[in-house]
Amino acid sequence: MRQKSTISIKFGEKVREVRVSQGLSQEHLAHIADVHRTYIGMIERAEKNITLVNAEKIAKALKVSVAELLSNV
Amino acid sequence: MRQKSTISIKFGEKVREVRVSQGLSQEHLAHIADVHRTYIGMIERAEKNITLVNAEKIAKALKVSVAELLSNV
DNA sequence: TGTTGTGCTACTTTTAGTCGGTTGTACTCA
DNA sequence: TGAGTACAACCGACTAAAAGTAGCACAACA
Repeated sequence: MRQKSTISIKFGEKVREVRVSQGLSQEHLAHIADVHRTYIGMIERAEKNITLVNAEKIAKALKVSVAELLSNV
Repeated sequence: MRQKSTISIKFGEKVREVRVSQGLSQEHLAHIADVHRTYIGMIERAEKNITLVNAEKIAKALKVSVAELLSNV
């Protein structure tokens, strides 16, 4: 990813918002979603253009839908 | 991608549904979305786990939102 | 002073995504 | 009947990028 895309930024912001609102650390969320610790940070900072499958993993761990995490895009 | 994921199947189905309803061929949609000809077919057949950025490209070409393409998941 | 949470960089492995071509089907028209 | 056209599935082979991991820095705080 050479450049941050709008959709990744929006997605990352939303993930952080929901995560924090649920009192979860990045590390804890990573554990629930079964992805690596630093990966969550990268997503929140929009450093990764993630795939649908991983977006769904995060969404499920946060108990929301992927559509919801993209709703404000 | 070793195995088709539910989210990819749902997304692919929705893309095909919207594309056909607009009377577009895969090739035409590919051109509008600026992706490769064979790629649209792969997405519709859920053979690829696409990224957010490309999901957005397709959505824009179909004049719908990404959330909409995932709404029934 | 040790623990927790996060940022950041660097790296390897895996997969997304591109490309050019072929094949099969269905439809149309001479 | 058969040539011509349009669409989509499928095929390797390739390049670019994401997935996934590890290590260190730093700040806040008990």
